[in-house]
Amino acid sequence: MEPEEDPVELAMERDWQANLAAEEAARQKAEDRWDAVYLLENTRSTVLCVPALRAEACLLIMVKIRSKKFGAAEKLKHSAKRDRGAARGVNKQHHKLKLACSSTPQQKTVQLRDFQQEWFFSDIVGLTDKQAEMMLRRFGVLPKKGGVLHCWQCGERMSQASSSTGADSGDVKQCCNCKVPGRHYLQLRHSQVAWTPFWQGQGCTRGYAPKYAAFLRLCYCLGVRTPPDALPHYVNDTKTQVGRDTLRWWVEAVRYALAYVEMKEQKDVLLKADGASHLVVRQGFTARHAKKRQRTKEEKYRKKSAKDTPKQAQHGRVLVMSGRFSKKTVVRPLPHTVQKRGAPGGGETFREILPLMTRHIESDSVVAASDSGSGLTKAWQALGVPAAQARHGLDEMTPTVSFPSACLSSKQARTVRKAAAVKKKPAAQFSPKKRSFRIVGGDNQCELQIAVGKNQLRRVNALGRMAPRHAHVTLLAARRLLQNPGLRSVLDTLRAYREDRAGKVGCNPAHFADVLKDSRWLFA
DNA sequence: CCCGCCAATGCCATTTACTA
DNA sequence: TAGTAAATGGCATTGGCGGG
Repeated sequence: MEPEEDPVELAMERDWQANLAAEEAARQKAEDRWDAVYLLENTRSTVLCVPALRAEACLLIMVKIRSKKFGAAEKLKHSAKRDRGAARGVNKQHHKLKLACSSTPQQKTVQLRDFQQEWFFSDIVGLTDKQAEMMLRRFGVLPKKGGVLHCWQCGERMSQASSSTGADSGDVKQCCNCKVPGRHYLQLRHSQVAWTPFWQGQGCTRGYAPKYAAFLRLCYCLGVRTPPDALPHYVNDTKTQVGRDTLRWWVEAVRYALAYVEMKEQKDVLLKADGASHLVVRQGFTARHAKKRQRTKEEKYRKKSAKDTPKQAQHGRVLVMSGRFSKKTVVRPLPHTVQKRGAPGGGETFREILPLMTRHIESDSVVAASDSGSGLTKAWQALGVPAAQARHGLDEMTPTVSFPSACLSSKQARTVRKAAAVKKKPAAQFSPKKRSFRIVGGDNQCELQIAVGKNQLRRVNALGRMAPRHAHVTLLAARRLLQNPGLRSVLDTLRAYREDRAGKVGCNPAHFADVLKDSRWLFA
């Protein structure tokens, strides 16, 4: 199969290549570290403690014993013999310290079964298209009638166009500044529904009226996290049949809006006077499929040119930053990377991480507990934050790390004192003379955040199936729906998205919910 | 828009390989 | 030989693609 010579794809490919080249040097320097990262990627850690204590232990310190696994296990066997007894002993000792990852209770999301909505599904089902349209308009998903639109190229106010294209052009606006080749002025058809999911495709061309009622039902279903394959059964009725493609597109559009708002809301989150934990997550594969892919792709590549080493793209990488005390979490997407197939998971580079960290972390008041990895290490050093890093390659997963108190800035010291002052489960402990203190290393808070995200994705059957270009959007959308379920939330999100983007310079209506063409907000 | 096709992938159950 | 880790079989879903 020949790869498509699509310009967008080519651009992406170029990006990957550039990224690969940039990371190659760093990777070779720290090759041994990647083994550890690889372990993280391919291993399921189990919570190992006395069953009765399990819940409590999870709260105190996650004690994790890594199970022996394929691939990486051999290496350990040859070099360092693993000693589970010892690891367990250390873990027990740590447990006795009663140090906690955080001193605040877990932040709980509303359980769906306890979640009260303003409407029941039956209320929504009864609505006609007209009523649904009114409702959508009331909640701002559709713009107010007769609203003012601005040109997305020059920002100039758009005016009503004289009908030129045909009978259905009563709703055409045009910008008198901007010219389009082959046409006089830049025109916007169906301006009433521009920057909504109803504009794209043939949703409102060919004389089709938008199926507002069906869309509303869809929003309700998505709001309660219905798996996509069940959607047609709720969205369709005898009169209205929404096609597979339309449904796909709607779901995509709603998720896109959800992700956009999620990103927007966490843009200004600043973790201060906090413990922060960090993690970079990548999408993994089942070992078997990875192998199978390797074979088939190799064959494919060989036909083309022998020197092509198979490459594995990594999609959906995110940097998770989470406050241990404030429980605020920031999930920032990272661009895709490419690497040799079968190579250990690539590392995150210092360059791509630092800007995100500086943005979300008040470095002089934060003490970090982070994932290991050279990029992260370097970033912490650059920020001047003491970081207790997890050691994922070892059986002993929750090291407590000691620091001299002298390395703290005054604000950081205050943070640590605050954390240590908690009676029951302090997150930090000072030595008797207060010369040093210790905290729990690792990134359990972040791993938790990832886990809940993954659970949501699994629930809607999206885990690992995400189209590469949707990987980030789907994850963010799932996180948002977890925290803000319900129809109202979905509608508000759609409104927020439209109000934010409609008529804004640079927001081409044709690029609505198209990640390839409009993804600046994702990485900005 | 609608439809059929297909590669990619997750997950469960079962089989095979390996080690003490 | 028994117990466990890894591999495999089988099934189901998703999303891209091309034609009508």
